[in-house]
Amino acid sequence: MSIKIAIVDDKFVNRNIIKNKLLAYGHFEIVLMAENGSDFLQKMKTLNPKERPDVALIDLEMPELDGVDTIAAATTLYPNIKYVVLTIFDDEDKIFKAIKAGAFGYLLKDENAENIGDMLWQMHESGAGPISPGIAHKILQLIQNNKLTILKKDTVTEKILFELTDRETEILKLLVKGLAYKEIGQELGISPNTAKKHVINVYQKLHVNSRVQALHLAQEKGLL
Amino acid sequence: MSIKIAIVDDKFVNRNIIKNKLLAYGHFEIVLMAENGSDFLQKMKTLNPKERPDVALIDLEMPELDGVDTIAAATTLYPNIKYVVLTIFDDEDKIFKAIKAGAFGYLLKDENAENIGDMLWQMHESGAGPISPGIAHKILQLIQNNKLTILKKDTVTEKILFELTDRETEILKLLVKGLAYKEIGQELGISPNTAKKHVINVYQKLHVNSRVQALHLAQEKGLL
DNA sequence: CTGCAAGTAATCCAAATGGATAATATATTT
DNA sequence: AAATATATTATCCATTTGGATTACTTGCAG
Repeated sequence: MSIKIAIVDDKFVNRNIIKNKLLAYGHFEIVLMAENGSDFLQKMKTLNPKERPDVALIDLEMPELDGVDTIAAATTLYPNIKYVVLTIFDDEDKIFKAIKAGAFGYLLKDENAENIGDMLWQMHESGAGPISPGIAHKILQLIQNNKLTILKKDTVTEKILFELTDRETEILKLLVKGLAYKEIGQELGISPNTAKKHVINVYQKLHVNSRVQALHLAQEKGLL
Repeated sequence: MSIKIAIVDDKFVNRNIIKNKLLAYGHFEIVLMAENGSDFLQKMKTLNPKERPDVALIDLEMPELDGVDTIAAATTLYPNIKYVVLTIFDDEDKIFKAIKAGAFGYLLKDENAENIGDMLWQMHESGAGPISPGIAHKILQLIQNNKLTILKKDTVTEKILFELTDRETEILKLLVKGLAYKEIGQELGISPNTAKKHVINVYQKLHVNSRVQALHLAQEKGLL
């Protein structure tokens, strides 16, 4: 099974270079090419779930919708795709923003051909996001220089305040992800009517009456 | 010119495995072996500056003086040496502490022989600290989960992801609180129609199409 | 065996939502 | 003066949501 790749870069030459590198490497299949974030999101809409890429290689500086915003939006719309930055920029600010936006990896374009293929393949094998050595090094420096600091997170008190059933908790999780009745039904293999019934039961137990309120509560009380 | 290496590990077998791996790789010369931090510092004193290692590979869990403390002490005594953690531990806490202590790289022992040699050699060539992919990945996760945060006082903190106008940001805040068009209108003293218009504009800028998705994005990327 | 809780499913209906489009006012910029 | 960005209001319309109610099945506790 080959890995389905999307390439998002505003320069035609870049798109082609990357494409050829990956095709030459084998194991990869290019399923989508876009010249900016808007174009990418647009084209994604036209794909049915089976055709969607596994990995999206995204440049940072692009017109219309830049890489960071693209990743931020795309991670909520298509959370299963691995978004990997592929760019020439290696300044702290861009690195940090891209990661916060949800980048799974960060590769520099000056990596040689095999390296990029290797790292993407490695990602697929190990599940670890690919990061160019120079980038990893910069992040270490940030930590050492106290520009990055760790926040102590207190214990996760698993309190079951509201007595949601297993099924209802499951429903709540999907609800929080933004799914409609229809989609929840599909996801769980039940009728959308049933999904709706569950949702409304959840509302009653949480004493809310809308999705956003439910999400708010779930977030605050950490019951997800 | 070969790279002079020190190996600090409490297990005899480990020391030998590493030694043999590196010798087989070539380019490396083992100038010091120690079984814990105290032992390492002790032996370092006996070396004159020309004989000192370029790189010290240090295990973390050791008796007498553990890896973190060893690195912390050694970086002040011999700041020119690159201290690279070589261990089996990959938990956040150890990683973070080691880096803060001054580790220049962090490698996992389960890397295969060539990889460790490669990465050390690469470090020598590029000047970037060697980091195992899995470790880099963990650090990225930490940043993404807001467990690591950037501290900057000098730079203008523009967390203005997506170019929302002031009004739109205001609207988004209310949206996130679960208010309906009507309520948003009341809150801001505008028509519910206007509120709705703003909401839809926000959706378009965020590339989402529902409240929950917008909330999801706002929450994750911290644009509120 | 019986009853109750949980899960499933459907229907009716009012209200809210999202999308598209158009129009006006008010600043600010060029 | 003209162009641009922002904020405001409105209407049409299809879809979705929330709410109430009824009903069937299954598994488990009394």
